[in-house]
Amino acid sequence: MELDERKLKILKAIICNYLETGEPVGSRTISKYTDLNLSSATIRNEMADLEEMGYIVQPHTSAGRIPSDKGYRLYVDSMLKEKDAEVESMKEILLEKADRLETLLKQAAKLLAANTNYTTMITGPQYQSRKLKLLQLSEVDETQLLAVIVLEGNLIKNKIIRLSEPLGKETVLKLNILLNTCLQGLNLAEINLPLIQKMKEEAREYSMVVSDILDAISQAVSEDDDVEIFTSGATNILKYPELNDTEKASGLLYALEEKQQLNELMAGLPEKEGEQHGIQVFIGEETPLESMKDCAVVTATYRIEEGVYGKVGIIGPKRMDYEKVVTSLQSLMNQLDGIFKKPG
Amino acid sequence: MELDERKLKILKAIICNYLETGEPVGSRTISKYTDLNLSSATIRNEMADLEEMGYIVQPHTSAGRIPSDKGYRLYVDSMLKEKDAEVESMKEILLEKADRLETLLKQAAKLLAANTNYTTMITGPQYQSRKLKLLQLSEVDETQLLAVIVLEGNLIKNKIIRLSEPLGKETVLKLNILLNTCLQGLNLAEINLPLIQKMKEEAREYSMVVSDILDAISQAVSEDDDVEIFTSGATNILKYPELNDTEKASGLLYALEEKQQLNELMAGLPEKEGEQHGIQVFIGEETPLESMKDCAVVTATYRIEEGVYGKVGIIGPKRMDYEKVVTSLQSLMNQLDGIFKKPG
DNA sequence: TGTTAGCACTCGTTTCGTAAGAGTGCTAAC
DNA sequence: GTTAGCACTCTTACGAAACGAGTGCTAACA
Repeated sequence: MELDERKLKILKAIICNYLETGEPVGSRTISKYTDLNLSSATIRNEMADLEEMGYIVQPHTSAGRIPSDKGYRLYVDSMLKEKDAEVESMKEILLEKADRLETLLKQAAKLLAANTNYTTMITGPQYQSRKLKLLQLSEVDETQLLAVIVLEGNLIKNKIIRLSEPLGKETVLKLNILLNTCLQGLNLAEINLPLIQKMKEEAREYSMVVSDILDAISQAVSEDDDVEIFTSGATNILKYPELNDTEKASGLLYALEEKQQLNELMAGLPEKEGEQHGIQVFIGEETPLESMKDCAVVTATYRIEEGVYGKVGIIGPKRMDYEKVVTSLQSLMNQLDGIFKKPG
Repeated sequence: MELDERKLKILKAIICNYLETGEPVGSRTISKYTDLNLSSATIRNEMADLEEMGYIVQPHTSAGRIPSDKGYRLYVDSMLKEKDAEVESMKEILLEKADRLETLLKQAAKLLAANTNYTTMITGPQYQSRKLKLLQLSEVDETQLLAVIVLEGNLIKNKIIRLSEPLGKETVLKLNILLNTCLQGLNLAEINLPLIQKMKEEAREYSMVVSDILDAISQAVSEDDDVEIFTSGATNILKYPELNDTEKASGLLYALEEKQQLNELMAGLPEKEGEQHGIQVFIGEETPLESMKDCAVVTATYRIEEGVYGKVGIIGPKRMDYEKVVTSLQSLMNQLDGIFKKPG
């Protein structure tokens, strides 16, 4: 059977209506709702076809139809095609007070959640390929050394290193110079064994400390990778009756609180190149997480530069307002791109 | 009417039973449950008295009784008296990886939530009276200065300061020395106008920068005060049927997510001196937050030193296991106290 | 006088059957 | 190919009845 013009129109009408109401939609509704001027009986026939083709399903006999995952998919795909250019900008609250990446990301998540009424999540950029911009050691007291690590994009990490014996101001100064001359401009992958050897040699009796410091750096740079994810609007999911059921909501909220799963989800996404910030839509079973199998997830990628990127995701009911979500995401992506490119 | 021995025993039996089951408890249950060897009829008479006195209520005629807020209060008070000494230590996972306060607090909240099966929240210590331990300026690039501020208790803050013109290594070094000699060991309140004037004079042509830096310090130290609160186990509240209702849960979860209200709640608590880490229990309407009026909240205070303290709170159903909660809290408090006293 | 057995009564909960309503599928007519 | 009509299905709402848990009261008992 073929999906002709009319069937498509009816399908879209069904989906649109369902997006609004959340109720199964019947033939009579469509008969009036569209400008096709067809009777409900005709619609019924077409609907039977659409069901056979798998685009819609009946929750039970004698209920209206609701879109299947396949139906949503078709709708989303056709919509994404249309949504190429038209992107109006979100309010520019983002730039205010955004000198810490963390704050920026939190604000972005919040803004997006407030804007869409869904749940949002956003990950910090992947660090692996960030370059070291500055390394600063300071003696806090006799037994503690503070390492401040500044990465490209003004990402600041702190790490306390415990000393077995005091170093003295001069040594700290020397180490600072040594470390900065050797490491500045490199990313984690570029700090290799030969380099480390060379540094240890130069540090002489302090080679142990150098080891400790390098450990601290790699820890500081990578340790938080599994918690650098911010969510907002978690309670929004309770607004949608189809998700507002203890079991489902509980699982989802738990996932949102724990973040571990989210991270795997986000990490698992490919860095999709592309026109539209790699916007991807997962519907129902397509979703990588069990707890989201009654939801839809829309993700996008923002990028800072080659190989440095982060993800933004929106979680909502399957009947989410895809159009709005995509537009909002694109707008946010553009802004983030802009911000990251500005101050560097 | 007087609350004699027997009435008290019956009341406690009612509360204990209700804590376990969450169901209204009837006279027959008590008659068997206790070792009083009284018939259900006698119990009924006593229960009628207890109800008249306001310690228990009937959700509806011909249902068992449940404790009123007043009943819980009595129970909690009498329990707190008993719980003076016996505190066994919680697992000492806390010390691991705890070189950042944030991590420590998050872990504490998590641990406590996992331990009690309730929702927990914990605030960072109040900063106002923390002393400056170290101040470190570094030039990130020509237009940006990084200020790292280390406060007592190894609390590290970063702040980027934008420069109108480059300073040069030497100047930065000078400023570093100036700032540290002037400010080290002081707390925010002690940085007063005369001192600032003196510093500006010494800094000569860079007095503007000094201003900016001082601003940055006071910002960095105080800005996050309203978000430094960590929660864990939010979804635990869904485990208790009496809270598992969309309206109630939604309000609570929202409060937990937004944190603003929590902060006000925690901030509003007096710094209660005392034996038991100032453990306070709020039951039902006593709770300062509307969204928690069907809950009980137990809070405690940990202290770092005179005037520097933070709060921990546990939120659960009114029928929470107060005994366990109090014990867990005390144990955690002891640990936190210990940790803060150790490394200084 | 305090305790207890017994009983009528209340009220929430469960169960069941019925009725209403929405929507379908099929058939026959246009 | 389209439509009107109708029988059928299935969910939901509603109410009555049965049930059960628990109470309050009274009268009897130690």
